[in-house]
Amino acid sequence: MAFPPSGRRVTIHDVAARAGVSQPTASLVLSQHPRARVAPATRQRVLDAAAELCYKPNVVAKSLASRRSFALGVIVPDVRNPFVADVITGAERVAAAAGYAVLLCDQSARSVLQHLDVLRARQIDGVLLDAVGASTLPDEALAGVNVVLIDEPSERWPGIATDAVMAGRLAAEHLLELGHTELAFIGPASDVHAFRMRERGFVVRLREAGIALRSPRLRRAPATVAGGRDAMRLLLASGPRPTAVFCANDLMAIGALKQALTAGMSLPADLSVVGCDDIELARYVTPELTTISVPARELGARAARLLLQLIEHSTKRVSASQLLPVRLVTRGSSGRAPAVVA
Amino acid sequence: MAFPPSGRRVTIHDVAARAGVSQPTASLVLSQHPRARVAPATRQRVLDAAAELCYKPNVVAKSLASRRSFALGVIVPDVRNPFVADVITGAERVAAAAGYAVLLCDQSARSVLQHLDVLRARQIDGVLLDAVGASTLPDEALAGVNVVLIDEPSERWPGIATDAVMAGRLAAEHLLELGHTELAFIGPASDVHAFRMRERGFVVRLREAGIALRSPRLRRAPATVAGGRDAMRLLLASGPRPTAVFCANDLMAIGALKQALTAGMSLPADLSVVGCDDIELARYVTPELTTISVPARELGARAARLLLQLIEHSTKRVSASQLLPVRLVTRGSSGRAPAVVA
DNA sequence: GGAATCTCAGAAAGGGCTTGCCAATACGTA
DNA sequence: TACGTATTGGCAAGCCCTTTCTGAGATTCC
Repeated sequence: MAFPPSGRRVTIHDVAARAGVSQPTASLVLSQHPRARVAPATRQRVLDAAAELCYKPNVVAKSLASRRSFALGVIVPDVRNPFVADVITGAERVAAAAGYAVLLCDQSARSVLQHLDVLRARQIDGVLLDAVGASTLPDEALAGVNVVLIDEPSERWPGIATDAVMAGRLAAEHLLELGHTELAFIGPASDVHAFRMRERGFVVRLREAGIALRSPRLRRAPATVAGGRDAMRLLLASGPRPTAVFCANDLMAIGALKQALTAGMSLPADLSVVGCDDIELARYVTPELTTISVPARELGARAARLLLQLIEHSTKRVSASQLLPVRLVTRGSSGRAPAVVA
Repeated sequence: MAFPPSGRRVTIHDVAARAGVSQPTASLVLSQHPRARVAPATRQRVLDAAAELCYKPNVVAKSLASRRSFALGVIVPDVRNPFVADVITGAERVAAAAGYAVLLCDQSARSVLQHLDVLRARQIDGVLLDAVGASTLPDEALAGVNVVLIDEPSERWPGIATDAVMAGRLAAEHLLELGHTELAFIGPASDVHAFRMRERGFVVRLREAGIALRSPRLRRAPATVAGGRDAMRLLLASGPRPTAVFCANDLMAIGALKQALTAGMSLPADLSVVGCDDIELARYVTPELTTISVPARELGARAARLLLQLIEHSTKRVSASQLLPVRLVTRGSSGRAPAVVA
């Protein structure tokens, strides 16, 4: 006969009273591991009482007493980035399934350091750092916190990353196979590891093919659509035009693509554009964007799982950081190099 | 001389000891309103001690004692929806500025009811419900919680919404002005108020112009790109084709637009498509999407502000739910009706 | 049958903070 | 000088749990 909370909230005291046991015993039954030293009959009485009273433990009190918050912090550069939103979704599902809440920490609301302070004050059980430049943080910023880095390998902390170098290589190989020799790269000048590695993979693979990528064809811009647009404008304005461009992420690629169209180019006849991430939007631009697909949700989910392991088994050094595979998705924005190079 | 936490965490006890006052007095200074009954000199000593020890209050303990969590829950249908991400961003910034943390609750991780249970167990101070069908929730689900509904007006709870009816009207007027008479609507069959009102505004405005919108031209589909695509396919397959379509949100509109192009139509010559929301993506499809711009971030920010008011001033009935204005953004996907109607 | 061993549940001590109430001191006034 | 009133700050209780320790009773063993 479950009845609604009448007046005061139901506490574990009420449950204990109704079950005729002491409060600590009720606590033992209700929260401790099943192997708790409580007689089966007693246990059942407590469970029944809890059910009848609709007992819901007060997580705050539980946190204070156990020094755990059953919450994870997720620090991200920007929720509005579709890739990031995917990562969050993956992480939140895993967290929720394990009974953890997710505290969203957007860099646009507070700095990473501030967020870490706030999270620490809340006795957070663990923190996921998604491409927020963890390598630039002072050591003590993360001291005493369970941390898993996303897409940002480090020897200091465990992490889950995608094979960013391979992403760059795949893009390079794809464009080389299409016969391109006049290539360019657009990427941010950021500390974000994944971006740097994508660039490296691309540049190295081209070098292996005997193509050197240098300054005017290696453009820096913010990792946004606007950034990609501006970079492409400059790229088209300066010197001989490339026939193919690889962008560090899809947002930039979309900006670049739109700018090329605006400039009157025809894609992919005059120019091939390849992005990276495979956000949903990539399929909805015209021409559809060829890109390197990165398992964003899986990334978030795995990171959360790893973090939970760290927390619950207090595993010191978890298996070396994992690397998730990426793959090329060919769509309309890339095609054979123009027959004649100007 | 601020020094790093040595061993044990610094508690308010340590601060009190160093300042030579009792612990409750330190608490009074550190957390109470400035008008606290403490002599200025004492106050200063406590503040100095706190600074020297780098005292950071334990939010969990504070929550337990004060029965407040200094956290807001934000329940959303899907973070990956760019409109939703914008709302969250707006809300999080306001929350962070006021010292509140944000618990992200995605419907894909748990049901709304489950999320509410979890939040309640965490003594959440308030909850933002963004278009998750609050009207269908049982009354007791939200009992005893501070709630602000986003884009979902209700007499039961305060809320912030956009002028959805006006959004529909604007779309209708725009298309009527362009000379269209063969119109269609694509929207979800959901409980979400904003979608229903957009539809109503559109339908009513057309009726005022003497145009009745009926079944084959009033299509239901999920509020996603895929939904819009499928609905458009059916729309084009059944009976005489419309010359203009209004979709309940941009994602659907983009799906519809892509499908029309796939079907060999030319936009906007053969067909005008109008969306609603003005997500960033709307500018990156080809042709660029004409849409009704909705101030998503502002929506989130205002909702958060209203919620904080409810919490901090325990205002019972806040000023009647606010309605934010919307506006038409004309882009390439809409144009004059074809001269000859088949 | 008595001592050694288990099993189970209760008592007590927190976890770090807030807050209502009261005592002390200071001050003003008659 | 005696008394009333502010002004301050301390005391203790409490928020709701967890967890260690302890002891009573049941069980086993020689």
